[in-house]
Amino acid sequence: MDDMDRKILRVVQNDSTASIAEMADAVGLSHTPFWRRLKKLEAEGVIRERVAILDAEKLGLGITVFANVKLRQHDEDTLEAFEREVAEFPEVVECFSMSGETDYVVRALVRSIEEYERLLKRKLLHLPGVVAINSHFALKCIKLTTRLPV
Amino acid sequence: MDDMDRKILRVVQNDSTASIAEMADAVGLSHTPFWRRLKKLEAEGVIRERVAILDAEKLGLGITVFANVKLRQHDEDTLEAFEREVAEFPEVVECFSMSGETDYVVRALVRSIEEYERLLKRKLLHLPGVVAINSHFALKCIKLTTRLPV
DNA sequence: TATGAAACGCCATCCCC
DNA sequence: GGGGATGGCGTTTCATA
Repeated sequence: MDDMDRKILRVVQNDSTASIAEMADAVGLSHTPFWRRLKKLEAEGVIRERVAILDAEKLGLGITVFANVKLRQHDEDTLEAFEREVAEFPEVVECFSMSGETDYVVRALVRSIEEYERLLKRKLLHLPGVVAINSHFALKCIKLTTRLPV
Repeated sequence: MDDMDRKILRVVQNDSTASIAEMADAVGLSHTPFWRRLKKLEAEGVIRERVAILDAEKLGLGITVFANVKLRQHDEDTLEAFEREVAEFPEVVECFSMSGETDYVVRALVRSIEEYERLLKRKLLHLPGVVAINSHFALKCIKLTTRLPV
């Protein structure tokens, strides 16, 4: 993982539609060594996947909600069950266990407030161990990127 | 935007390395009409971009922080300046303006707690209008996906 | 107007230097 | 790390209903 590898990562995380030849001379390498390094980074798992990023707004998913989840009990089994189940909701795009007051932060994408109410009341609140959920609605997305600072 | 388009979107947001032919018969279409629909979805901006997703851990970016930001004043100029500047930090991968107590939620990726301290004290706290920042560290990533529920 | 088939040209991939 | 060859695929055009 030298400077050239980092250069390559910056290029591919910006746009993976470009051809090998284009990306190669963007980083100042001929196509073969560039390709070899790329494959190595993929094999090592530094490059996890290549995906298309969709526009949530254009798909009608206009509402972003942050849900702060508190659990009643913190035994291994409850945590494991909660984590497994919360990850399965397609509306949940992000979930972290946290230090501090709230046990989990969940970011969910829904079409409307009513849809969130259903998600919350019928699903999230029934997840293993959940005692309380504090929901906050996003007013506006300032930044949301998949680009990591390499 | 019919069911077939949604099928296509599900496929490309899962893995954009597959060939047109593979994806086409994954959705039950021959490659030409698949290709045309794909181009249309790109032109409409429903498909925003195609990128490589990197592994933050493997790049040493092991610390995820959620920073809840409160502003002193909420005039147009202050908001606009804050939003423009916060988006420029490469460590900030996510920022939403919020309803409720906190004005902005920021998710940042750093290599260490010390690095976060520097980011917080030297940069975030000096952003336009900021009066207080409440930081919470993620203990574990349960889910983090770019796949939208289509 | 939407689909299927075929041809062309480029690019990812592999071999060797 | 670089250059060359090749097989396959994306792209385009034509044909079809």
